[in-house]
Amino acid sequence: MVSMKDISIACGVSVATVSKALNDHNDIGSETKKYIKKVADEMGYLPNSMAKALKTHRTYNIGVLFAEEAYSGLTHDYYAFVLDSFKRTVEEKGYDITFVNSSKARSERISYLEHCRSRGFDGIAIVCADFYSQEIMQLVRGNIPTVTLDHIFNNISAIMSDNVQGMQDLLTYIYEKGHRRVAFIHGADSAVTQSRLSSFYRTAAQLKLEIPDEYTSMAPYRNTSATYQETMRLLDLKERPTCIIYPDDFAAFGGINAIKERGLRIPDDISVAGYDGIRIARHIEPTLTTLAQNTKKLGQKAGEKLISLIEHPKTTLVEQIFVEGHVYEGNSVADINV
Amino acid sequence: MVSMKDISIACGVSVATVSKALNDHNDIGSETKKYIKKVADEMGYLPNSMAKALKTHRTYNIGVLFAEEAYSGLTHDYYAFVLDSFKRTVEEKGYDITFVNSSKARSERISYLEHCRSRGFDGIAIVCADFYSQEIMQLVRGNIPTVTLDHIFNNISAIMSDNVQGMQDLLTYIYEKGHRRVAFIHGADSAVTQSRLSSFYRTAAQLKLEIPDEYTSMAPYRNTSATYQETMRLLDLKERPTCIIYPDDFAAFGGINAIKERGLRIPDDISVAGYDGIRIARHIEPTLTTLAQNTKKLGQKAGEKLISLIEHPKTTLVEQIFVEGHVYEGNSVADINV
DNA sequence: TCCTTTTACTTAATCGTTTTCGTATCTAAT
DNA sequence: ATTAGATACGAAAACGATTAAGTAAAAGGA
Repeated sequence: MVSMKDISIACGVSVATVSKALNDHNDIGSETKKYIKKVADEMGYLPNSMAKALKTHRTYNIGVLFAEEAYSGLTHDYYAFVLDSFKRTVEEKGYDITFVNSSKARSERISYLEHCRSRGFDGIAIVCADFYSQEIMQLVRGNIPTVTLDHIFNNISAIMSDNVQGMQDLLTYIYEKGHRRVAFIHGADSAVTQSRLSSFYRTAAQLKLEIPDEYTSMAPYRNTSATYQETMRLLDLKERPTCIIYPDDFAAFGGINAIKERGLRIPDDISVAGYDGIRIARHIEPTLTTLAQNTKKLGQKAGEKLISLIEHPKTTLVEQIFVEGHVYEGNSVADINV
Repeated sequence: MVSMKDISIACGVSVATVSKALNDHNDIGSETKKYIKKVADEMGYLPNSMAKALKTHRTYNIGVLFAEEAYSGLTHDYYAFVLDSFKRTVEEKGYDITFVNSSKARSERISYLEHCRSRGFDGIAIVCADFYSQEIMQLVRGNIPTVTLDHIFNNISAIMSDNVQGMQDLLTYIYEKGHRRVAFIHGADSAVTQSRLSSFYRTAAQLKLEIPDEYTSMAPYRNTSATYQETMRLLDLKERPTCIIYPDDFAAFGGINAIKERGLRIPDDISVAGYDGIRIARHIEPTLTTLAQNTKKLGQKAGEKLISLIEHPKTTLVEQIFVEGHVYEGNSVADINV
């Protein structure tokens, strides 16, 4: 690896001059600067990012936290798309991304925060994690510029998929298709679930929809057997719903299986809707009507916000940014208007 | 951030002594060592990884390359699972992973290799990329320990999903279910496609299966409309196949839609099989019979091999490691034995 | 007892940058 | 002619670690 020293020798100047020339400082003669740049180029010079970071306390590296728990983050369409968009956004601005973890085999296990400090990340994006764990609490209090996805901490910027608006849009869409008996199998308790559930009830009230108690129940996210069970239960009701909203698209398929097993057709006999907008759902018959979250915008906003926090800490305000999705109209919700 | 210097002052020893104590060198008194470690702990010392890397030329950071092209890598089940497993494996051994890219906004665009050199990655995993591009060629010639996934370069270790064995197993399974007219809609030309296709023909020959020319055709990976078209074509043949193998699970749904549209039932009227083993395919009726690639093992082997190349460059041999998958038995392939 | 080892540290150089002061030369102003 | 102000560059310290080489004290051997 050729260093600034090598260039300084080749050019017959000091390494200070080389550094200034390559970084476009203004106390350098334009001739010298041009010459040094040319030589650096010819010699194949590349800045040593560690040395640079050591001096400047800026790594141009962003830590991304994906929970370690059983196959969750990376392999989840929603998070993967958000990460993909986030990655593009920050890389465009010269930042790299590294996964935050707490392994560090060489000594004892270290915490997330310790890992981030040790690596000197300029900022952190907490995309998918157990937001209620001690370690995450410690991390967000660590005074490193941070954004979180879909979770609000005090004094930390958050990028939120607008679940309130989303559920309202979805339910309203279903209502406008003529449905008056709508069930909602919601996910396990979490901030996200709370938003969707309360929005479901509020919107229903506004629409003067009556929601019997039996019409809402819980099935963990992405769990098809739970939605299968719950769907069977709903189908057995005297007053069966005309449309069922599922916790998420993946889980919806558990319900769809139950419905088909009963010999019912979608959407002719009963309608279903999902939440997320995973790709595959648009390619399977019936194509799933769902609230497609705007993962691209979520990732992009998160990246932009984080970089702004890093580069202009004084003037960037901490805020929650809500990103709206849109109803993706598949053919799983029938129009039953007379 | 507390540094070794701070500790050395607090302990009244030199920073060299601190360094040795914390790194368990043996020319340190056991009392002193214990004391220094205790103080370091109390002061919340964390090693500065940049400084360490600068001196030791080891970053404990691995570069992972995912192609930048339109929504491919991260959001693809197969690669996401492999990456997830890879990540777990290397993090367990104290390595972090950072995505390789070629953006670097602050000067001109730099190549992948330049990025890796600049960041000082200890090793590189090329998971998903255009293996025939100049930039990748340059990267693998860059003399950084490297493993590639599903592609063989001269003198570079490769972790390969065993497509030959996989297709043989899949076709044999289908054969044993009684099928004698099997069509294969294969993916676009690539090393992977070649392996599967030639294995398909070879296995067919061994099984004395006749494969009419019209039974094989191309549809790009993950493209449901292409498989829809091709499936329609196959269904229109005088001698229609009894089973169709698709390029991948995702694309299979295009074919399944075509079949359902024709009013045919799976597997009663016609059987289908996929390739990959994406999760969702196990949760949709009919559950898809497919060759499930062993993504966990692929990622793990890749991680282990790479670390071995990094830590024991002399004694680690460059090799291709083939990882076998297994036939996941859904209910999309009928048993038509009499 | 004297010399050699061993033990336990310290000194100082180094990794590759950045950046603060200098300082020498040149220009312009008085 | 003298001085003030730019301009262009260099010297050296610093970032936070590692490590080779040196040294003083303690231990061991004859």
